[in-house]
Formats: sequence, C-alpha cells, structure tokens
Amino acid sequence: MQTIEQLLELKNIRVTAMRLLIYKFLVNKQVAVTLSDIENAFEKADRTTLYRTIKTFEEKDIVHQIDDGTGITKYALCEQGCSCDINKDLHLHFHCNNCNETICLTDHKIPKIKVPDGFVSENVNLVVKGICDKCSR
Amino acid sequence: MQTIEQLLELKNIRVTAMRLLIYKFLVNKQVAVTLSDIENAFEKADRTTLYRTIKTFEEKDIVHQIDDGTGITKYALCEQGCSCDINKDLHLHFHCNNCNETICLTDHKIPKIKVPDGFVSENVNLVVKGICDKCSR
DNA sequence: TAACAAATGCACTTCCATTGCACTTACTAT
DNA sequence: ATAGTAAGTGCAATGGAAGTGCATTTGTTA
Ligand SMILES: [Mn+2]
Ligand SMILES: [Mn+2]
Ligand SMILES: [Zn+2]
Ligand SMILES: [Zn+2]
Repeated sequence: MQTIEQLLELKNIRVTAMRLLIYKFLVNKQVAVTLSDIENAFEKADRTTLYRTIKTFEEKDIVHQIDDGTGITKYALCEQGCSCDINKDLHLHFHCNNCNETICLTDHKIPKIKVPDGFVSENVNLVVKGICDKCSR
Repeated sequence: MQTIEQLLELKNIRVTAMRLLIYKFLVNKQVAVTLSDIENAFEKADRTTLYRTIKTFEEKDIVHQIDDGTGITKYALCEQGCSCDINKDLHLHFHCNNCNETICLTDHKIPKIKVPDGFVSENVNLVVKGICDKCSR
C-alpha cells in the first residue's frame, strides 16, 4: 500500500496541494466524474488548474477518460496496477439512463472483437447503457 | 428498389430539394460524416437546415448517430431494412486512428455483453479503434 | 388559389474544451 | 540558506460544436 505522495513521485510529477486534494476526491467517488463535478467540489480553485490536473493524471495513467456518449468527458481513477498505458481501457463502462451516472465495471473485461481482414484493432471502447443497480430496485 | 422520394414519403416527411441532395450525398459516402462534412459539401445551404435535416433523418431512422470518441457526432445511412427503430445500433463501428475516418461494419454484430446483477442493459455502443484496411496496406 | 403546416435562413446563445501569458510555488545546484 | 530554473496555477480569452427563437419561404391540401 502506497501513499498518494509516493504514487505521484513514482509517476514523476510533483506533489502539490491541488493534486492531493483532487486525487482524494476521486478515490472517494464510486462513479466517473466530469470536470464540472470537480469544479463544484473545489469552488475556490480555478477551472484551468483542475482541467490541467486531470489532463496530467490522464497522461500519467492515474485516471482514464470515459466517453459514455453523453457528450461530456468523464474521468475515473485507474485501478492499482492497471495497464492503461499498455492496452487502453480493458474494462467496460456502464451508463445509467435514469440517474445519468457512469461507472467502471472493472472486472468485466471487454471480449475479443473480430474485425474484417485488413483492419487492425488497437483498442476498444465499450459502453453499455441501461438501468444501474441502484435505479433498478 | 425504391427511389429516395418513395423512401421519404414512406417515412412521412416531405420531399424537398435539400433532403434529396443530402440523402444522395450520404449514399455516396462510404464513411460516417460529421455535420461540418455536410456543411463543406453544401456551402450555399445554411448550417441550421443541414443540422435539422440530419436530425429529422435520425428521428425517422434514415440515418444513425455514431459516437466514435472523437467528440464530434457522426452520421451514416441506415441499411435498407435495418431495425434501428427497434434495437438501436446492432452493428459495430470502426474508427481509424490514422485517417480519422469511421465506418460501419454492418455485418459485424455486437456480441451479447454480460452485466452484473441488478444492472439492466438497454443498448450498447461499441467502437473498435485501430488502423483501417486502406491505411494498413 | 387561399389557408395552413412544414421547411428554411439568419441571428443569437450556451456549453465544454483549450490556450496564452503573467505570476507563484516547488525543486536543485551552488 | 539562497538564487536560479522548471513546473504549477490563475485569469482572461478563444474556438468549436450543438441547439433555439423567430421571420420568411415553400409545399400540401381543401
Ligand atoms: Mn473505467
Ligand atoms: Mn453504423
Ligand atoms: Zn442509475
Ligand atoms: Zn484509415
């Protein structure tokens, strides 16, 4: 078990107050968040800083982007020891049409998809839409 | 084999010059198009008209939307006799990381995706990214 | 051909994403 | 410790895509 400080150092980015705060915010979230979610949580911080922080996290494979089809990019922490850097986005994402939340189904891996001859598959984005467990009962 | 006029009448929308032109433009395209692709093809027409035309086509299941993760919505003609209206988007889409084009793999159907207990799957968006056949050879 | 409904064009708006530049903070080498 | 440098932050502005209100034009139907 490593501290957040150790993680950031490992990824070769500086430990700053904002980064620690944003990281902690993400850890506590069970769902993928938008930039404005973060913005609302940190009203005193500047949008740009939040934006660039999340972009840095993304580059360093601390978070991954999720395009759930709502048109707004969402982000979620990568799992400890995930291989985001090698094969992008292995797991599938679920978007609830009722509560509008998107969650990582980290242990539901994306099946191998066949593509026609001549096509080379590099990675796959799979979003299932429907009703989440909270909303279905 | 039906004419475009007959198709539009079948869908209960009026036959207009713009609609015929846009439909013909889409037929000739092998790849999914953005609104600005259409805009560039019809510089004399107003953006709003093109926008509302494609929206009408979408409502009437003449075209379907494709979210390929680029952040820009793309559209492609539905196949003759497709069942877009019943089960949305059965086939998968391929987005080329090289030429940036997106194509329908109409005869590659999306496999059944398992979701955890409590989750209800209503539809699925699956985009494979990689290198297309034109770019790989 | 008159009357009505639908389609089009123009202007404007909103929302998210992104950038340039000045200023501040953190690290490093003396 | 301190100065110098690189990275991080805040503010202001921009750009692009999507969407809407309203006046005008076009198509349909009685
Ligand atoms: Mn995820
Ligand atoms: Mn398609
Ligand atoms: Zn829900
Ligand atoms: Zn290509």
